[in-house]
Amino acid sequence: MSIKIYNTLTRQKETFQPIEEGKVKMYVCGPTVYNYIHIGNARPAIVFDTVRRYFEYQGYEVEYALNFTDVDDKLIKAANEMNEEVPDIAERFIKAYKEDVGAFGIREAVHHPRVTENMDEIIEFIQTLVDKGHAYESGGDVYFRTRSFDSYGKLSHQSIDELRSGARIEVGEKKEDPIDFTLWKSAKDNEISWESPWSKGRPGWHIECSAMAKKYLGDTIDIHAGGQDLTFPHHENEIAQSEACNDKTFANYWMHNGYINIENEKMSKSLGNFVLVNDIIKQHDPQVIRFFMLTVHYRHPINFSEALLQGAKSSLERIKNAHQNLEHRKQSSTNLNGKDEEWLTKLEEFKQRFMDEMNDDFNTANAISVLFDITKEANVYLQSSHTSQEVIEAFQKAIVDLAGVLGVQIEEADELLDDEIDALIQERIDARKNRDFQRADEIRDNLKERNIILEDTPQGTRWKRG
RNA sequence: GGCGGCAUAGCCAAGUGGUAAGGCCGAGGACUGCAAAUCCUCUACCACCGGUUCGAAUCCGGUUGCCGCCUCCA
Repeated sequence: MSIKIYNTLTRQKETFQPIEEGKVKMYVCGPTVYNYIHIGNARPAIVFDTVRRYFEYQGYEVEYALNFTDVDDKLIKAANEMNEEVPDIAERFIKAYKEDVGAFGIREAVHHPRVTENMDEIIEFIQTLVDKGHAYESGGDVYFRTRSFDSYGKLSHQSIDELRSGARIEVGEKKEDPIDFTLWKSAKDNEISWESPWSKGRPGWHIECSAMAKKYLGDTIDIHAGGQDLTFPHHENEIAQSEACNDKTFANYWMHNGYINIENEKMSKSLGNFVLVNDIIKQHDPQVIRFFMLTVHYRHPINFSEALLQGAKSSLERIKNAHQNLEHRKQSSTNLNGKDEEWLTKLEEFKQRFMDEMNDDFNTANAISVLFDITKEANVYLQSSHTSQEVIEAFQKAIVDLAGVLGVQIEEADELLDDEIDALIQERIDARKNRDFQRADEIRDNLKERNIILEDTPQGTRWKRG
């Protein structure tokens, strides 16, 4: 059984072959930390965290790197506007990033390299390119000589000449060719800067990832990932730099996630429809948002709207309900009997289907549909008069484990009920026995206002949080 | 202009040659004191026009519409 990945480089699904047996070296382009992240930034974070989790579920060790770009033009601009220092802003938004992303259950990367902490490696990288004739210094800046890299354009499937017509030279740039791009940028007055052989300055936008991927993961990595928009120019340029520098394939598989629209419109500043993660998680359970993101294939565009989120919430609740239904039935369950074996076999088949779907380029939408099938079967099982503890627990484990592969948490921390609430529930049970339904309903309504939902079942009354 | 993507039920969304997964919403039924949860039942001329094929949502050609990248961007 193998995992197939759609590789942007070849434009087809390929069977994943790790460089090193049992290991995945994965680099994901992280945020430029000059602001709070928006929901569009959250998609690659969620998607590739899920990819990582699945590889681990399949027994791989994943060396996952996600960088923080903590110095660049946008940060300098933000620093000027906020009248703060670049490092302070970077620090603040790295912290904010980790908090936002943590709410979605995204795990910390193995490496979180920052540009400013890898300046020596970046400068060394550029120097190698200069030495090899792939880059040149010009008035304190250093540019990559794009034409010196033969296969430039192989990722975005464009020829240099086609790209060149769209390229342009900014005022003050001293390029040999419009398609050349910046590796090192000399600082203007008072800008944050580092010493280098060419000038006091800072790295260009693309070089950091090449240098840091090399340092932390090696010359050739298994998977390089990011948002679709990074394909060109960012990843194209990374390939050029890295392969020109190392004379080796930079990454074997390139993965790109699709965009997010807001209420059917592109998220943009001019439309004023930017959705910040920090805001949205105050209105919606982050787990619902994560689940929602995974109901669509990662390469497809996804629309983000209030109604869709509500739908996702209901969907996820169905799975959670099943888990609770199972939990509630545990105590009245007995030992395994003959027919139960069939259910256990069925569960194994579901797990296999789940894996088959994930193996097919991480088809989380279909994997989730398997989760619903398990949910359905669990509820059907609970209809039978006799249930076994073993089967119930197997159902629960399947639901929790597979949802867990998607990073979705099904079990919620159970808080103990207050004595007072406990007493009310007991009072209602007594009232119902006495057929005092008015009082019973009163108690139920009362508890509902406190977000405690009561459900009467053949096995007795149970409750859950709303 | 170059490169690419998408068009499937009221909504969301899989499916890439054998006569349409799943979810949400809605309707009816069962269960319940009533609810809730759950179960059962019901809802698709797969954008359009040609072609290939025994057979196409799926392949090929064309048409229409929407979108992305080519400039900072997840």
